Amino acid sequence: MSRYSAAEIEAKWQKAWDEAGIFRATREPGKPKYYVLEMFPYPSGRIHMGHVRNYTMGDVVARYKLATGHNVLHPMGWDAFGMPAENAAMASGGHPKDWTYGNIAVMRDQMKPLGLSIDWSREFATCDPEYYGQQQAMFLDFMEKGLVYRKNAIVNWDPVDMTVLANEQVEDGKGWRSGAEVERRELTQWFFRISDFSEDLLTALDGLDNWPAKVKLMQANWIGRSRGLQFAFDLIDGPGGFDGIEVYTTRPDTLLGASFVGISADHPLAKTLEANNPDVAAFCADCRRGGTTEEALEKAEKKGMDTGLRVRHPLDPEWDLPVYIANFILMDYGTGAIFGVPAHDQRDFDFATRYKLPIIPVFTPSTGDTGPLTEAYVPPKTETVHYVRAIAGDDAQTGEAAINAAIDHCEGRGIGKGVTQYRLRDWGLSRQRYWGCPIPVVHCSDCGVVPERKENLPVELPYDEAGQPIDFSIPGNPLDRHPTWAQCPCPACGKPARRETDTMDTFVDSSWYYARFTAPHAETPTDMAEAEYWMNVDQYIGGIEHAILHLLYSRFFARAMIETGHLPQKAREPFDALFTQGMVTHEIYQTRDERGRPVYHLPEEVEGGKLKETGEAVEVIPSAKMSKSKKNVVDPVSIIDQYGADTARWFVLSDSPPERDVEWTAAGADAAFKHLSRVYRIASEIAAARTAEAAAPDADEALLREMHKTIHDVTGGVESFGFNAAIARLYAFTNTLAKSQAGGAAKTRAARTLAQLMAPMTPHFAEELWSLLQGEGLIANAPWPVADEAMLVDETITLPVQINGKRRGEIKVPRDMDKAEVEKIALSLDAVEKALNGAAPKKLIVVPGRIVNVVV
RNA sequence: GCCCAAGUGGCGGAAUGGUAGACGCAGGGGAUUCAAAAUCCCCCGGUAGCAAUACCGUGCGAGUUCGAGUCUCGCCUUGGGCACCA
Repeated sequence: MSRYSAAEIEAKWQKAWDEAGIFRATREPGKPKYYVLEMFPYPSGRIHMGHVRNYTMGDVVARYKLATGHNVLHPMGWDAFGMPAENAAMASGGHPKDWTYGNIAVMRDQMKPLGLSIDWSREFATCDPEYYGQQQAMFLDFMEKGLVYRKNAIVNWDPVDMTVLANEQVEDGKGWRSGAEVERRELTQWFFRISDFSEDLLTALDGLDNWPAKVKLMQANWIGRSRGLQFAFDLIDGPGGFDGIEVYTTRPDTLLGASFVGISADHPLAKTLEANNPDVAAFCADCRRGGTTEEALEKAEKKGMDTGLRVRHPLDPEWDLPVYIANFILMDYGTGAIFGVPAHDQRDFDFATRYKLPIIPVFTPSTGDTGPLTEAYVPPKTETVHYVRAIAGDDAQTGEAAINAAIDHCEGRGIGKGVTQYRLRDWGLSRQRYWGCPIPVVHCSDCGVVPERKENLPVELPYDEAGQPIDFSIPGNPLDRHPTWAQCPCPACGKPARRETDTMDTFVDSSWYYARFTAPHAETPTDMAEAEYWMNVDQYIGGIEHAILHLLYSRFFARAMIETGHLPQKAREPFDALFTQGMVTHEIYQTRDERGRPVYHLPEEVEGGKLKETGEAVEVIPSAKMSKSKKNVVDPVSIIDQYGADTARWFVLSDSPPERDVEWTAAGADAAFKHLSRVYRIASEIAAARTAEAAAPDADEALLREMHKTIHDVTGGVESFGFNAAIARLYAFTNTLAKSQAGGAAKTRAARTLAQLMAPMTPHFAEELWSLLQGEGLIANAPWPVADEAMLVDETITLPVQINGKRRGEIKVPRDMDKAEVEKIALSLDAVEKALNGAAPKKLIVVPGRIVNVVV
């Protein structure tokens, strides 16, 4: 009997699938379709275990759906634009294009041995001109529909490298290469009008029944709908052109607790003051230092500067308030101006304490507890509090009620109006970088901003400059400094003009690739007939880190594509079901050098807690996301060499629930391999002894009952992403099969079923068993086994008996015995009689088929 | 700082509000073997006990319930996201 040899088996069956062309997706009207998509990878150069996990999960779904009679679309492509390619070119020369396509070739070669059921004929990379040219065509359509516009926005500016920095290139407020203090600068940039869809993107979340609740919640919070009051404070002796400051507040009920007005350093009023006052200018410049992330702004020390200006309180003309420029107010939110209520906002409290401003309570706890405030009092809006300075409404009311009353009151007195606001900002898509999709517009001195003509698309990225490959070691945007690329005739008047040199955010590329996969080589962005058939994505799988941006942008794009005629109405929510999988983690092995700094070691360099080479003991740091810098990485390629793809697939599915992180361990991988070997051995024995004598009939019956239960549980597990539980069930069934005294026919049937249930997870292995057991055709084409309902229920069941909620015994009863009968048997148990001691039970609970509880 | 999630044996984890710890790993004992590898069998949350068994036990503290790992509230710890990383 031969042993399980993954290398032989896997190559053989991949070839067989290829030749049979079973993963090639073609439209078959009438057959139910199923579109399964995993988030496509960035071509970093090597696949990692996270990819193995992600694509294996998708493959399980795809193969299961194939077996249940669906026409499956399971494509793969590359999210190929982005900064790493440019960084690589800067660091070690070469060209982003060569780097990227080289990486794609390597990764494709590494991915294919995994045996994924992918239709490779649909593969594309977002950096293919064929793809980004269609993206440009769509951009022009979006422009025509008014879905795109230009405005000023703030970027991270490195004053030494003279370049715009990405957030990740800002470390502690300094540029990653130059180390210079980063400044915030304004540039004119392109925006998608995603905020026009705020309400729709929010309310449509309710219909996404097969999305994780937490993703929907995160998106809802991100969109951030709020109801509030917008009104103006009158300025007393303001500079020319300014007679008021428009503010937005979600807490108008606290207006009588206002003690200052704050404006952003980028507020028009601040800019006017700055022009005439060097101190203000210095303070504003200070506010503009540091990164642009929300986190950086929130964590920065809260600072303000008194402008000397005063505003009048709208409810009391005698009352005036100071106006501060403050570094924590964002021009992008609301109106770029706020009023501060120190008694009921911690940030305002800190600010008021620092600048010795009054702290005026508006409400106090309804418990009457009114000591002096040492911190802001911020109860939930749903809590009833006692208003001591109410604008409107009762003295005792909830914040919610008070807010509504305050809005009504102010509107009635002509002070501003109630408005619904969204936190969601428009999507800035301009990037001052080379390796992205060029924005297809032209700047003409006569005509202004003019869209490029569609027949001139794609606007391709230049490969050379002045006959030489582009030099990426020079700071700045290569498109901007290119001697000829930007020169072009104006599409409107024909005079010499200049191309836009900004490229698109890579999130644009990934916002519609799912639609392109339905017709990857169409000469328009999509082919409506194909999109109509294949959309929507039935199951989308990817990392939780994309919960907000990528998924929100994709939802916006689907809507915009419908408006521009590139997708059918039904694709408004493009992903019917979403699954977010966890990461693959590994322990970190660390020693220290002579100066006490950590030195990391690869897992293969360590054995038994010691370095193989020197015997030095390593410190083991608990599992963390695999990362090159910590060296806690396991290379899928070497795992496949060692054990085969099926072992790797089996392990990443078996060890943890898919939505959680899985820790890669050598012992676990070893165990997975041993298990496959064991199943192979068991199946071989069964195949060799097929004519064995018939066994006792109840042994056959018991095995087949167990088989049907396993079919039921595994099917349920696969459908609900309970892969680890499904695999546990398969382990248990393997144990049953190994010990079974059933006859050859029953065992063969059970073993074939086992192979089928394993097929989505370990497809090559399952094909081999199938052929060993003389199954018909390819297991990949075999219909999924169906559990016989009658075999799932046992005639006799065991009921636990509790006394006061604690298990004290059990009884065996027929499945459908009636309640009274069960009660009688339960009460006659020794333990129960002893506990009752002659008395009647206080209460007797019988949950049919589940439990008996006696309360004494 | 803000938003979100997760915490169960030595470890990964299982458990429609109904027998906590399925299944796997590690560990211990045994069989087989000249020996080893491989394989097979048994044990395996803690405390007490020869045992039957009893008590404790799902991050911590309260609560709802006949019954809570599961529901509610408050805390602690860890992880993810925060708009130019993908």
